[in-house]
Amino acid sequence: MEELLIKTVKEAVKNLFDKELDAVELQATRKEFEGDVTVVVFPMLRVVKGNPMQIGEQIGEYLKTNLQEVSDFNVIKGFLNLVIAEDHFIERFQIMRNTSDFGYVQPEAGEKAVMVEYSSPNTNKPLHLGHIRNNLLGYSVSEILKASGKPVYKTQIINDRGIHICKSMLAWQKFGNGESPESTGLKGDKLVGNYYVAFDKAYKEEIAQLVEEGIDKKEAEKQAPILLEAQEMLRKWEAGDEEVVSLWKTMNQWVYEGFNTTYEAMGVDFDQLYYESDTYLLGKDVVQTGLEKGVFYKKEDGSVWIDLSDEGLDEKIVLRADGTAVYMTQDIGTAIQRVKDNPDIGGMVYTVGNEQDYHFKVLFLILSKLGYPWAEHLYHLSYGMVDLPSGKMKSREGTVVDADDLISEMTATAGEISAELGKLDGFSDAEKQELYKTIGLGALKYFILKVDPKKRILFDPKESIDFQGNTGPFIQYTHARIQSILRKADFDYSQPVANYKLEAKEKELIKILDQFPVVIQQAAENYSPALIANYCYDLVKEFNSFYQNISILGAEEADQRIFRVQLAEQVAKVIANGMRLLGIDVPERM
RNA sequence: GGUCGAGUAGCUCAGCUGGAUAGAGCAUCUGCCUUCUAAGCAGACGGUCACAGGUUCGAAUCCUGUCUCGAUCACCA
Repeated sequence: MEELLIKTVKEAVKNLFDKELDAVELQATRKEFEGDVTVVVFPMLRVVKGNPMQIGEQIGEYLKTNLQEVSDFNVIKGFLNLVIAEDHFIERFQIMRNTSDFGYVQPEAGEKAVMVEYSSPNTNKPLHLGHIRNNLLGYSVSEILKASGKPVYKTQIINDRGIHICKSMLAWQKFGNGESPESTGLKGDKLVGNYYVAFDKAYKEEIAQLVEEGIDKKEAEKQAPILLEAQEMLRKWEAGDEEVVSLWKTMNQWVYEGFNTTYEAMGVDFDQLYYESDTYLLGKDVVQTGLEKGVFYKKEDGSVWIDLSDEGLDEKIVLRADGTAVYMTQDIGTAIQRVKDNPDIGGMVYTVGNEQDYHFKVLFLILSKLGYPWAEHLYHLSYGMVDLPSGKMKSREGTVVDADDLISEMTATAGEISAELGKLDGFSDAEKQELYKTIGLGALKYFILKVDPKKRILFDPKESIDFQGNTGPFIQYTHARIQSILRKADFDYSQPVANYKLEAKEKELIKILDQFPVVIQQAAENYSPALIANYCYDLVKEFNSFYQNISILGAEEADQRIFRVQLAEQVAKVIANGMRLLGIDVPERM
């Protein structure tokens, strides 16, 4: 439709004024004016001299005569508002009704895949609200990319090695008395996290002790015996010390079991897992190749660097003087490994907080300089931190909003509200629990995903997440309402109605529904679930207005009843498919 | 100090590839459940779009500068 209008407007200008337009600006007509599509006349003034009102009138007249789709027009200032014939909307509606998973695009044969990395936690502490944002974003962007027509691999790199896990291990050895998830009934990640905190406590005490003995604070932080012990443990781990490795395996396993419970609760999943313990040595040979190619250079002490000052960045180390890998080395190696494992990969998305913006800028530049074709399609899905009113969340200081706790609180709140409203007659207890979880998670996920990823989120635990207004439950509720109508519609509404006269709100709904495919593509291009969330809200808001003002099952004419049920059904489908892209389920009743 | 990001109603956010009178939700206030689920609908109130210049027929949107907040600039990850 848009293309047709643009083409015909150009044609009009050509015929009327003998001028060529290279672009035509269209926009949806504002609600307060009559019309569906608006042609903005102002930009044409550069080519066509004259009064915008008159030019608008002339083009409008041309369109009305030459296009049956344009049934009328009006000009206000420099805006040419076109009224589109009703048949067009009816036709659009029939098309979407006959398209399964309307808006979703199937990948074409040979379409390059995208690998999306998200979550990638350290294995020394439980997941918190920051991880929730990461997981929801990564999962949702994966689903959006899939729906936009790209094959997607979901992955994460699990940071299972390093000083952090050694700290938990050491504290467990010292203070643990052989505790296990079984013996304590604690989730494995929680148990290990407790020892991370215990380490930090002991560490701080030792520092205080040393300072009291007259040692400089900085020095004390380096010399505290427990820290030296943890470092020694890391060396043993790298040397393959049997006892250390065995403990490492055990404690990591506890954490994985805990994580899996949380992932399941969040409803996220992965296609492939990478473990840092497998990949941390990768990349060294690439550095060697890069040296030969002249991408990197070696300093006197033997360390290897890349000079990015031409790009406005600094020099960056890619290999230590002692030949060991830094984070960057590893990331270079892992990226290459992933493409080796999945040759159909054409690009990657890294879901990592904005504190690592610089790191990824450098990483992508390096991979590009090394000449990998897929390096041109790397994207850092950078998101703002989730902060508390008191400031940053810090695991060591216990100022975190725990992921599991938050999910169960949301579920409980959903339960309280549902009980108050009392609409769940006939639900078993298990069904109720399932529904509470759906609603609670819906509220949480929507709350986080509706915000532009790059903005930081301030989360106040004292102010609970809303269940009214622009929220997940509101959207879920609308879906449930429609399902109720579909259950009650005891007539055949499968066939399209002919010669239907649209109500304004019906037309408006069709217009919004028709945007769904475009919105999916935009969300994919911008890696932004927020666009999907806002779209769903707009759709639902419009539907509720329709629902509240126009009777569906009680309509006078049979055709009206049929058409309106069909419309409601289509709205429900789009709600469900939109929310699915956010990882949010929609209930049949609530 | 350099770089990157953010700043829109009391609060939480849309709008940002320049277009009409800057939109929602929450909160506050008015109405609406004998009619399809009131987690809803209809309405009221609420704005120096951080500030100052500039480009343009037109700027919340683009450019420059300033301010505030956050991040980052380690042989840490």
